[in-house]
Amino acid sequence: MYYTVGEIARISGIPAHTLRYYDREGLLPGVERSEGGIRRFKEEDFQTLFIIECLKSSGLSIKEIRRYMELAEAGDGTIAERKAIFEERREKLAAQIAALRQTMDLIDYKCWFYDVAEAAGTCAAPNQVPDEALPERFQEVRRRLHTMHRLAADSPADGEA
Amino acid sequence: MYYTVGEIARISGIPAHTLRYYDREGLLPGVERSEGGIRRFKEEDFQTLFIIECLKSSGLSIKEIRRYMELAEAGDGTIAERKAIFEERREKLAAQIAALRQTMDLIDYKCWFYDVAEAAGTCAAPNQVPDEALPERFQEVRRRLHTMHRLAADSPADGEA
DNA sequence: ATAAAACTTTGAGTAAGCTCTAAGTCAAGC
DNA sequence: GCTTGACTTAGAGCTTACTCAAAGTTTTAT
Repeated sequence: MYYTVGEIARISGIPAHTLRYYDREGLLPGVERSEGGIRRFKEEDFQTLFIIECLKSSGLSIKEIRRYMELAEAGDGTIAERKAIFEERREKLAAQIAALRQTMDLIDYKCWFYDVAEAAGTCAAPNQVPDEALPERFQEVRRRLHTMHRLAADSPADGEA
Repeated sequence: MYYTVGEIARISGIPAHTLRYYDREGLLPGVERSEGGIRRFKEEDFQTLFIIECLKSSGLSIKEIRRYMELAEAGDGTIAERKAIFEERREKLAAQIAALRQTMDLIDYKCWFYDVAEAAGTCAAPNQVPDEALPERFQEVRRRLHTMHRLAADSPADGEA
């Protein structure tokens, strides 16, 4: 059972243009052609696309994904190198998730900030809430909001934007 | 106490070129100028930059961040709209983190996959491990690896890449 | 007063990852 | 056999977020 590029596009949700681009860039090494030159995708290409999406969202570039595909094509002699790629991805991704969690803390704080501001009709209100009245998570955010200029100089005090 | 663009760059780690670019794009509304035209940054600009970084990593574009800064400049009348921005960011970011966690599951599976493959000298080895012998998390990944072509057609069976 | 360092601007260039156009070919249905 | 829709290619174009260059101005230090 073979699929054309359009069928794969419909099923996977990846635009046909993009699939051809991936093919051109060497991300889909196993794709055959009909006599007339039409691409013939196979079942396993769905898994390949799945892996591509995964590597992409873990931060690998198209060029680096091609490298991985070349290694996979080359067979069992490249297992160690492929393993290393995923282990590096694991670390990078863990760091990325941790960073996004910190971003989330600030976003949560700002949601709280505007909740209080909205209720009071002014952004001065949340700033007047003392640190002790905040959950630890938000205290930490306030500290981070002041960290950068602590690095710069020891200014006395100021409000919060 | 004022800072020049170079000082801010040194302290914040954001290149001076980029700071000027942000200014040009309207991301730093409060920055004054000396008589000679030199930018004079203030303490509070560190917090602004911190918010910019946060919004950026939550997926907001430069243009959308400018919109937020304009609202902040406009004062207390825009609290509801600013709140809405952060609430949307919260949802988007939660979705993004959840997606990265799924990516992480696949990466973990692949690390395990290549561990087993490396020990056996062949990629056939991990594929022979039955689902029941895997932790639930990896069973789930294997299911996902097969989902896309289930959508496509009900093919009988095949190996795993 | 003057040299050097750091600042200013406009506008062009870069990189990644698509995304589209044009001109043409293939294949399935009637 | 012909129409129609989907496929092919090369190559140009797009978007985002910088990043840099060139030419000139301001500030700081001596």
